[in-house]
Amino acid sequence: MTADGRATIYDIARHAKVGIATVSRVLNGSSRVAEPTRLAVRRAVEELGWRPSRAARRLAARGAERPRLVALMPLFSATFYHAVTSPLAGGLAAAGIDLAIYDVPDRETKNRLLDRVLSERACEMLMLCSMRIGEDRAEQLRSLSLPTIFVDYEQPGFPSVSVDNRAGSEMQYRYLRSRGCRRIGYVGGPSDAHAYRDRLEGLRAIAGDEVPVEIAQAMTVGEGRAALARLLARDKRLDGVMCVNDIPAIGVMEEARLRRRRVPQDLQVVGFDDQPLMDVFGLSTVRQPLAQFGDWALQAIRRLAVEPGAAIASARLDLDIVERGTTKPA
Amino acid sequence: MTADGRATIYDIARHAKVGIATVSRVLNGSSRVAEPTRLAVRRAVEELGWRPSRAARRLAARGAERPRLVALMPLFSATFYHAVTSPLAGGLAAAGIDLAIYDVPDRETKNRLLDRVLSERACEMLMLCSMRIGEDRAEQLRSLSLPTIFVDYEQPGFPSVSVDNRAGSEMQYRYLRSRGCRRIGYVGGPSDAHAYRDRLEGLRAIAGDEVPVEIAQAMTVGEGRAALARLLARDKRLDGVMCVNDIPAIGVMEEARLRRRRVPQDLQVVGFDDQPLMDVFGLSTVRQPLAQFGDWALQAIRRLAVEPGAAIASARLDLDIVERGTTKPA
DNA sequence: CTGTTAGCGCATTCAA
DNA sequence: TTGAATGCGCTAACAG
Repeated sequence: MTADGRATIYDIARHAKVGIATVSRVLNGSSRVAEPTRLAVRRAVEELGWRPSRAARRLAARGAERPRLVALMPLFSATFYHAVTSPLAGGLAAAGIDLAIYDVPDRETKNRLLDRVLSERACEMLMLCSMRIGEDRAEQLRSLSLPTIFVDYEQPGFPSVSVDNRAGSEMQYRYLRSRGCRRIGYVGGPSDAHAYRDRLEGLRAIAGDEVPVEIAQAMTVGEGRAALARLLARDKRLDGVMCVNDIPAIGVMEEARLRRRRVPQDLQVVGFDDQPLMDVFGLSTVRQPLAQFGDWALQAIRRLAVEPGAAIASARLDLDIVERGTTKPA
Repeated sequence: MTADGRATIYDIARHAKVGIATVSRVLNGSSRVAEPTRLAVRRAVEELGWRPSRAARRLAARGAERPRLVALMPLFSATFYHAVTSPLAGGLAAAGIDLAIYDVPDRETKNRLLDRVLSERACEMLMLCSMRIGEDRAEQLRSLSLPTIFVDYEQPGFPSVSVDNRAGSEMQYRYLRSRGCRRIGYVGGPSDAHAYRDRLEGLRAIAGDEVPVEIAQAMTVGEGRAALARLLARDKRLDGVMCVNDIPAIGVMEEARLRRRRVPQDLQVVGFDDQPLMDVFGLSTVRQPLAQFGDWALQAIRRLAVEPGAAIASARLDLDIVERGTTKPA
């Protein structure tokens, strides 16, 4: 019996009235076991609900272990996830590094997973996407000397790759202004996402309260449509909309079409991210260099795998405007 | 020294002229270590390039282990991956089951990963998406009694959830015929994807060689455009196109527009999958119930976690046509 | 503050 | 075909 009451191989052996070696044999599919014995063992396993310990098996097996990177990321955005992961996965495999991905839907899960990963020493390197951590957690990581990198968001004291989301909003705003917009509205996102909050702050910094803001609670086309409806209710003469994300921007375009407002003649629209298919929609948007996130992470991880204490320089990648059909030409 | 030449904690201790407990202390960030001693240990760790064994640490730490599901899937399709994973991740977390996802870009990687996962006994359950295995591998899984489920594709002898891809092509074909198409072309995908091959076979089964086929080497808009160009070169009077995937179908629509062929009046188009945003494009398509893949997998895994030997019934989910604007009304 | 010692739960000889 | 004994590499008392 283990400390927490789970059965061990000794319990099984005793229960089945055999030696532990025999239990091990049936477990591993060795042929040199008499059928009645095998059955007795199987029954004991069933009855005691035994699951062999992975750690003990590996240790006893004397096998080599590959270094492992654990990545924590919110999988809510398929595009983001995919763009970052795909350059990473291949490169890590080639470098002999294991990648395990865990979904982090909310902060509670984040802390639960981190607690487990750290207490289990489940990995040699850690990658945290679209999230940050508190000072005590940071201290914990340092004292365990677990190399950790942050992707998509800055974390003081740790290497990170990110973009300046506030600057992104500024770019959207200035761009619309330069194309003649005088009454601009903003479609924001839930403020529990750091990036969305920063984008809103960037807008406030440049435009103050002059720009009406409507929040899309989810990044869906429908929310975008509803948001435009609300913006128009507040200002019928709206001539430009900037969105925190491309998807609601598509909704804005749809709603505009239904209301017979021509894009870009009557209403100009700018998205954020440049997700797949946005070129087909002809959406002008702020491009986020997601693939470069993955590339940077790959380099950082490969470096850390060789030299765990290496000082990795954080990177701040550039955003840029992609001009397409939802805004007027210069 | 381990059998394969890696350093152990004893090597570090000897090298740093301390006891192994001290090495363990600096490793785990315990404060009760004199600074010079700590430095000596750190230096020894550096010099010998030591990485402590995860297995040994976990075993010695006496911590409980949560059952783990390892999922192997090709991450090339963000949508597919996301649709299947998101219902799964939350449910598994709630059930106290760990989920680790590994990318499988090709068959070689698949076998390498499987070899490792099996030899390391890295998990209690296995989920294989969009792939199948040979008879020897199946035998290996059985002899290790590792519960394994297949998602997106059938594997004889194992529980699986899948759709009838051949029937999906039939649905596309019959649907276009019922809407008046008489000269139908097909945009297929790379045949190393089982699902794509099945879809092509389904077409052959119902239409024989009557339908011209052009292959899109990648599921991109550009490939779809090129495919339509080739189809039209073969038959100028083409009046319907069925696609193996929604994305090239978007390309087909684009190319048609550039060539002044009205959709659906001159040319009707049907996609496959019903990916996100396809409703915005108004693409008629065959809907694949991806979320149900995830739901089924979740139920199966929860069952297997309790009862590893449980007989899970395979599921064959229904496809259906989503009628939108790229085909004529009934 | 540090070293010695005793397990962790299993796979694997080696005898029987 | 089976069982007893040994050790995997580490953590955590327990002494010193």
